[in-house]
Amino acid sequence: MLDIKLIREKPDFVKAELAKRGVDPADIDGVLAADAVRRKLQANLDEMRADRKRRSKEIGTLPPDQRAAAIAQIRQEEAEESRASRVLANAVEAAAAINSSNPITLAATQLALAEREVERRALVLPNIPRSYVVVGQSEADNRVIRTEGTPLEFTAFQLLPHWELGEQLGIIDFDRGVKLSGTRFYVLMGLGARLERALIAWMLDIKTSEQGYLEVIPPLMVNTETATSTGHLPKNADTMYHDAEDDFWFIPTAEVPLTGLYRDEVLDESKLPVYLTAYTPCFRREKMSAGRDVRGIKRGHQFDKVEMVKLVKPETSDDEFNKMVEDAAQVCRRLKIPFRVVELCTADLSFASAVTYDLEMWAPGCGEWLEVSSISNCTDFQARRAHIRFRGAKAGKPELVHTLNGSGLALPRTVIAILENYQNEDGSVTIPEVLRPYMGGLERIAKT
RNA sequence: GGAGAGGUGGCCGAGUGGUCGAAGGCACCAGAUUGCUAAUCUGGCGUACUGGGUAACCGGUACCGAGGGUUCGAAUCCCUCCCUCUCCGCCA
Repeated sequence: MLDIKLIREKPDFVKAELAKRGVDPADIDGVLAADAVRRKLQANLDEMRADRKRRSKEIGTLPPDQRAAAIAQIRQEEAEESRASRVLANAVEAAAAINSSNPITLAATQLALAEREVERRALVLPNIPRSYVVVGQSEADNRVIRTEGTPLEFTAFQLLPHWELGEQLGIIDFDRGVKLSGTRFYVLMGLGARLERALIAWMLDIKTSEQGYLEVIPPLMVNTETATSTGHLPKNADTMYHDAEDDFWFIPTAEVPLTGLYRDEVLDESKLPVYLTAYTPCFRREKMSAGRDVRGIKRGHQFDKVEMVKLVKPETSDDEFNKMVEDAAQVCRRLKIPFRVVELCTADLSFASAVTYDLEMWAPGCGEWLEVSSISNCTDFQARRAHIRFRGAKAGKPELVHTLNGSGLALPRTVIAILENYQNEDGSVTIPEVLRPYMGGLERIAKT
């Protein structure tokens, strides 16, 4: 969420910044108008309460035998005010929402409705991009920053896509995945499953032993507050699986529980930065992408991912962001698979992000660059929703942290890249050296 | 799922209808002092919204798990819900 004070004080700035991401300036005006109403109701209510407080205090100081008369007089006054304040506050909605004729209760309900309206409008505004992010109209305007390794294109033999390799090797079973669950589900079998497990263990070892992340196994289902704090709700509700009975949301990424871990907390400055990593399955409805990437394991309703999350001090978030990009790149590099770093333009940023770099591995079999990681600096956008703050050593007000997240990496696409880059003419696949210790020393996956 | 206990400030913990934003302690900050890697003393120290001021700051309101109710007045009484703990049941 954006700072409502920023919207109020610099509406033109906010409009210009969000216009870069395609937000209608009228949406900002809508927030402003709702906020103005809210403030007016707040002032009115404060006055009513101050009045009541003053009178009640007076009664408290009165000798008992004089109280009855004072109370009677207040009742009289309130009976008259009740009618007046109803008209004044135009509390039609409030009166309908609750069953009360108490003017203060009505005014408070009216204020609560106004607050909800401000929130409803503010919660759907995306983050303001970092000033240096390229303004673009679509993903076509994303910029490739650099490429590492040489993409394999021509070989002596016909390069196969992973869905053919996987099926031939008996390590990916598409038909049975569909039988078990439906379209966009598949089953990893034998060395396919083993390869995925090896990747998870290897990546987590790098994160925890070399890059300083704390390993976490979080819940895979979270409540509405948690999903709202990362920005996934309310706007992207239709892309998540939801259990209506108990109101659980299946996480679309471990970013949600990891970022939410310290929700509603004030951290000691000395604890920052916090580095977290987790391997989790991720669940996505993929409604938006129906018809896209239907072949293979590139885009399923469930996939595994190793995620990185950082909570940092604001002044360090740009550096921490660069470090996180490097942390993810390191994994690609060690697998010896060609990859490129792409800076997303304003049109392609995710809702909560102020700047995002994608890492894409080359997949020679299907002939495309696969997004295996997306690293974002969400600045204080999520922290404000989640109320994650820190207190400095020199006693000051708690300040919002900056949150960052990135994949380290997404597993199925990494598997695709391995299968397609390491395939041999006989249909076997060589196992990347770094993974062999995690696969019992095995060097090749071959047909059995 | 059943029974009981409980949820108070960054943390611990008093407070059962009025002057309580809330004792006390810890932590933290500032100052004082001490022949010494710390103790002691003094003072300060919640958050949100909001009005005023360039500002340090001053004022108003709210917040004692959440939401309702009773009352002139609620941390305190009543109702509903959530969560934690203990015991029982069930179970990987």
